[in-house]
Amino acid sequence: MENTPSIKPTESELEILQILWQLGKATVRQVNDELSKNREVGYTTTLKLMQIMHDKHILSRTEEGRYHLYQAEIGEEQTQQLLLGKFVDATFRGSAMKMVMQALGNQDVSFDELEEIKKLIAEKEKNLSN
Amino acid sequence: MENTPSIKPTESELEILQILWQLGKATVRQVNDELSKNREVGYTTTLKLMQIMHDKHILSRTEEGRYHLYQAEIGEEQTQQLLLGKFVDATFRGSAMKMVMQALGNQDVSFDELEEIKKLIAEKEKNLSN
DNA sequence: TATCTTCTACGAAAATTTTCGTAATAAAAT
DNA sequence: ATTTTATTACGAAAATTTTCGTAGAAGATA
Repeated sequence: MENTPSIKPTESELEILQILWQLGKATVRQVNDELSKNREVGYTTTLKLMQIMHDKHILSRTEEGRYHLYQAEIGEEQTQQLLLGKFVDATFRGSAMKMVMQALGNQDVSFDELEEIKKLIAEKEKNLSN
Repeated sequence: MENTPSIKPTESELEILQILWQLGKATVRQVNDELSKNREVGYTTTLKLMQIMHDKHILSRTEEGRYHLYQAEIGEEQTQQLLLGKFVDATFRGSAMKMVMQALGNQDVSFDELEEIKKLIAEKEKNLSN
C-alpha cells in the first residue's frame, strides 16, 4: 500500500524516486548508476540522500545480505498529484486550465494522445452533465 | 519586448514575478503588501530579493522620485513555458500527455474550460493532418 | 531646525539542500 | 591469512536560498 506524501520531495529526492518507481527495489549502487547516466554524482552522495529519505520515511529498506534494498514508500501518482497542485498554484496562479492549454499548445503531444485526451474530456463532460 | 528566462527563478522569485506580472510596475512596498496577504514576510526580505532579481536582470527598475519602480524583465508565458518543461521532465519523466491527463482527471476544470480545450485540440489535429 | 517616517544598500546570519571525505565493517579474491 | 574491494554510517563542508538587522539618505511633520 503506497503512502501519500506529506511534504514535497526535493529535486534530488525526486530524481531518486523516479528511478525507484521504475525499478521497484534497488540498491544504492543501482540508483547511483542510473543517476550517473545523466550527470556526474558521487556514490556517497547518492547513499547519503537515500539515507536521509529513509529517515524521512520516503523510502523503506530491507537488508539483503550485506547491502540494502531500497523501495519508494510514497506512490508515484500521489506524489505527482501533490507536485502538480503546487506547481499549478505557483506557476499558473492555480489555473490548471491555463497550464493544460500551454502544455497542449507547446509541449510534444501526438495525434493518438490527443485522441485519448478527447476521450477523457468526453467522459468528464458526461459526468458533469449529470 | 519581454525576454525569455535563461535559468529557473527560485520559488520566492516566482512569487514576486507573479505579483509584478499582475501589477505591471510596482514598488517594493506594494509587492511586500501583496506577499503579506499570504504569509508573513519582512520588508527588507522582499527588498533584498528584488535587488537580487535586479542584479540577475530578472527585474528592471526606474527611479521614480525617491523610490524605485520595478518591472518583470522576463515574460510570464515564456517563464511558464520554461518551468512547465522542466516540471514535466522532473515529475512526469517528460510525458506532457501523462501530466495533462492527471490534470484533467484531478484538478478543477469547468465545463466551459473543457470546451475550450476541445477547440484547441481540434485546431491541433487539423494542423497535424496537413 | 529637529524629529519622525520611509526608503535603499548591504552584509551577514539562518535555513535548506547537496556533496563528499573518512572510518568501520564484511565479503571476496589472492 | 592477507589484501583488495564494496558497502554502510556519519559528520561536516559547500552551495544555494531565504531572512533580517543595521546604517545612511531623503522627505514629511512638528
